[in-house]
Amino acid sequence: MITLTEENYIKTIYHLSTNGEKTVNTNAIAEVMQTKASSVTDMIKKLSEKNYADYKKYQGVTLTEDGRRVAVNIIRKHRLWEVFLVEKLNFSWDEVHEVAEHLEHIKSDKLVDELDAFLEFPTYDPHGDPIPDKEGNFKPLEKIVLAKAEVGATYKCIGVDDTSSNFLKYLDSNKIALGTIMKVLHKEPFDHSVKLALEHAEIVVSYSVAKNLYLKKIEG
Amino acid sequence: MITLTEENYIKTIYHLSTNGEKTVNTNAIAEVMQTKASSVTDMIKKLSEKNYADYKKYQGVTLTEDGRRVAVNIIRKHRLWEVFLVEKLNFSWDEVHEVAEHLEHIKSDKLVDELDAFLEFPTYDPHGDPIPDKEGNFKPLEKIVLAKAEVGATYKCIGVDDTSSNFLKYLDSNKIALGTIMKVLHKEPFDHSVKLALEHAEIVVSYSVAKNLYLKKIEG
DNA sequence: AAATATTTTTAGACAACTCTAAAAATATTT
DNA sequence: AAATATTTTTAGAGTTGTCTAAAAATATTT
Ligand SMILES: [Mn+2]
Ligand SMILES: [Mn+2]
Ligand SMILES: [Mn+2]
Ligand SMILES: [Mn+2]
Repeated sequence: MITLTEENYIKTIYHLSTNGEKTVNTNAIAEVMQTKASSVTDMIKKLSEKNYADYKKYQGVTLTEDGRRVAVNIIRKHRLWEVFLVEKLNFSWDEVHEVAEHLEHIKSDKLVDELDAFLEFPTYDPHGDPIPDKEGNFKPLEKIVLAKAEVGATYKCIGVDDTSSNFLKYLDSNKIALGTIMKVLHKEPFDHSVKLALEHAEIVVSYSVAKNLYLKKIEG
Repeated sequence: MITLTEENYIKTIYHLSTNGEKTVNTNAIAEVMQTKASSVTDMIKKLSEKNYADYKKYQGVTLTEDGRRVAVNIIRKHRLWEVFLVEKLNFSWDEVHEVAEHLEHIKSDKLVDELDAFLEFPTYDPHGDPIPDKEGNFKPLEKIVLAKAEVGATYKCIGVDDTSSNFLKYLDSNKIALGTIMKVLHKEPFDHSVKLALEHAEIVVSYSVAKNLYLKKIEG
């Protein structure tokens, strides 16, 4: 039996290690999970005993194959529920994360597979992140961050890095959403701000914003 | 903050007391919750301290107004999720209970209200039980149990008492589902079994079955 | 009304997860 | 390479919810 808390730790380790490979250190986990390093150490030991993680004292953790399997499955569920909330229940993309954080722990293979089918097997969630299939396979997106986009080229918004409510609300108020088309007009060397042409307006966004917006090149 | 375990106890007390009024004794709760009487005593004390229940040592519990409010809200969520699973995700009525037992604890008013709207405000769940509205109001069904139905009259199946997987599978295999129309042909005085005319067959069901099937009179 | 049986509560302990404070290991500076 | 700073682990304790065994209260029989 795997507990809800163990699942959350495994997912965090997976995210911090960019695919479960890189070793992750205690403090990083503690910060993301809003807990103390000593609690993390305890849990890492437990995950190690249960064979979800490899751990050597003072050397950080990596996930085992089992651990990665668990992580990908939770991420699959999290992202499917996010699609459900946005497409069927009128949630906006800044409202889904917290609820999905709980729904992702419901254990029923039939539930997940039927939900997947009901949503017509979506491949990306409302934040542009890929949804693993039943076997855990997914292609990582060829995301380009706005800060590194080329002047003169045209892009489509396909995701965000920061999924905080504040950032997503900022995007909404500037008429930027998933799928929004934008042309990069100018990159200011002084403060790295970026001038963009949207469909009905030209706007300037700060470097903080440019670092957090993911795009896919369309032309240029 | 109310915990998942507290919610399950409150719901159990509510169900055992037929609307939260009648006092419920420790052993009854322990049996339903698959736990020991001593654990129940501990929890009852806690619910009492938190003002969800009224409790006098050795005298059983009742729910307070607050406790009833919590219970009805969980039941609302449980039954809405059951409708979702059956109507949208191809679950059969014997598969929904276990999953709904977990989904009922997800805390998000927006989620519940949007789900309610998405399902077009259903008033009964797949087992024929009424779904409380946002304010907690619902009319108890005018259920007639098959064992007390009249010979010669015609009824529609609107629910079951026993929701065990075994019983629901038995009904499925005999082509009895919610909405099935049946005429009572004969009640055998010797063993209280009942002979029924369904659409395409005549069948005899035992007293155990007749006690667990709820009907609504259509004619006769 | 006393004896007996049943129900309920208390006492003490355990598992999961958390915390603070202190010790140990590792990393960085000088 | 020693001193200092940072990170990580251990030790000990608290909370929630559970258990067993024993004591106390209530209910049933005689
Ligand atoms: Mn979670
Ligand atoms: Mn997402
Ligand atoms: Mn439940
Ligand atoms: Mn039901």
